[in-house]
Amino acid sequence: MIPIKVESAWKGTVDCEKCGIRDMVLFADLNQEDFAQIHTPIDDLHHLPRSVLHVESQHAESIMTIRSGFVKLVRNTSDGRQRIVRVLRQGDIVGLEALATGRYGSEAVTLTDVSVCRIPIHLIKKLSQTSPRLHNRLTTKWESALKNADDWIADLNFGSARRRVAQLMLKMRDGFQPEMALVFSREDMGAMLDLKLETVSREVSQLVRQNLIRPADKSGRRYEILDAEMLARID
Amino acid sequence: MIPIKVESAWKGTVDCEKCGIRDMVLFADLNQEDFAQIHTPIDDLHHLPRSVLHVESQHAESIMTIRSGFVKLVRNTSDGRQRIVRVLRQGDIVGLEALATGRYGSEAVTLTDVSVCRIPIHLIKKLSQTSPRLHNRLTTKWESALKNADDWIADLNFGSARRRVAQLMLKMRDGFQPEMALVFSREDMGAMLDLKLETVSREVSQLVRQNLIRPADKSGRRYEILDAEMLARID
DNA sequence: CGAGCGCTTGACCGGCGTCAACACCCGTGG
DNA sequence: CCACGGGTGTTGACGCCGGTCAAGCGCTCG
Repeated sequence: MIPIKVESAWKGTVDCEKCGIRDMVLFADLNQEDFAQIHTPIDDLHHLPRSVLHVESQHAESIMTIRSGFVKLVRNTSDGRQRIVRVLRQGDIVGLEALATGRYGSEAVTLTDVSVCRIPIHLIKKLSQTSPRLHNRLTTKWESALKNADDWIADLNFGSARRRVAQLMLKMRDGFQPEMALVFSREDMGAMLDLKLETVSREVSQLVRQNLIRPADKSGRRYEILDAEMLARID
Repeated sequence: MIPIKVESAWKGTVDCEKCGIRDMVLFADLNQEDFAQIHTPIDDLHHLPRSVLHVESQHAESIMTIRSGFVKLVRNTSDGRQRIVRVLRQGDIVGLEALATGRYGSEAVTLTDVSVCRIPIHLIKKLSQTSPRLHNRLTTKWESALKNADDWIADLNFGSARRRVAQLMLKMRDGFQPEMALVFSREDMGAMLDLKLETVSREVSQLVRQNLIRPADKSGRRYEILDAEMLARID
């Protein structure tokens, strides 16, 4: 059985032509002719934080477009530690690699409340043969996934602990409110930056003391960016 | 002018149907009908080490398939340091992201003697509309690039210096002679692993002293893998 | 044979990991 | 309503790994 349903709530079948984030999803440019070929229902699913969307090497029947929330991609090392290789957000595709291999390349776990559209792989493959519009959209999704991965190496996993934390704050800024940043547990941040949670905590505290960021809640998850310029300059 | 010609030697126009590495290239599955559409010549180019194949943000007219050799993808940080985000090898595509954006996403520099086939982007785009065979090949290229990037984070940029160097030795094993590994200058290795060149040198020396690897030349570039099991286990 | 470059090695130091104590938030149950 | 407990974040003390600075070595090529 597909375990992704375990902790998820089915919210019904979506109408892609009226999608709220249609400009960033796979079906953005489809025309009436393309939509006419879709006979399979597209499910709208909601997940709580810490839900496992898929595990590594699992056989894949579907991919998901993220409507809202954040998803971490995790590799488990042989000695039991966790490494977060990337974080996906609104508009990103969970399980993109399964279009090529039929299997998921890593474990995907929700970091927040997450809402996704689940799309069967056979539908993607069928449509992409006949619709150059979907084909082009897929290419931009591959490109942005690859850019995301490269950014992850160049920005978040390079240099001093302070630099890494500062870069993470900048990367996790909200698309609509660029002065607000949403981060995660100190342990998850450590798995993203290859730092221990105590080091992450210290560096966050120091950024606060230097008035570069300001906590926006009591749980240490939301921060206001006070000086993006200085954050970007940190060596 | 396109700077890629500066340090390269043109070796003639290639016959793709007789390509020596055809099983791993983009045109692998093309049939007679597809080949009949190729009217543009495919150039076979050779480059010396340290040749710049393209620079970041440069407008792209073509992509290249690597026939032999290694190419590093580099991002230059604002304070002048270099970060190697990935290394490409035989069968990989240089400039894949330009298919989506029209521009190169990073700087590409040869690490060794490199031989490439240069393919115009307009040809790829034209063929991929009509040939599902090329379309599928492109998908596997995107997937392997993304997997390469994820591996880079999970294996080479995680944990102690010794672990990183050991993982690099394993990753740089020759496809045909898995007991031989080709590495690069200590400075380049440092830019790949986020370590200083002295630290890389120290850890390589220690692996040699522990009889896990053995130098196969006097320049410190080729090593024999003596115990892959132990190398993989290093914490 | 000397110059230059890259690699190695040593001494020292600082940043980050380790271990531990404590603070804070929140849910649970008395 | 408060007491309690667990989970998460913060902070301090200390030690070690890796960075810094410097000297010396070996190879290559004039």
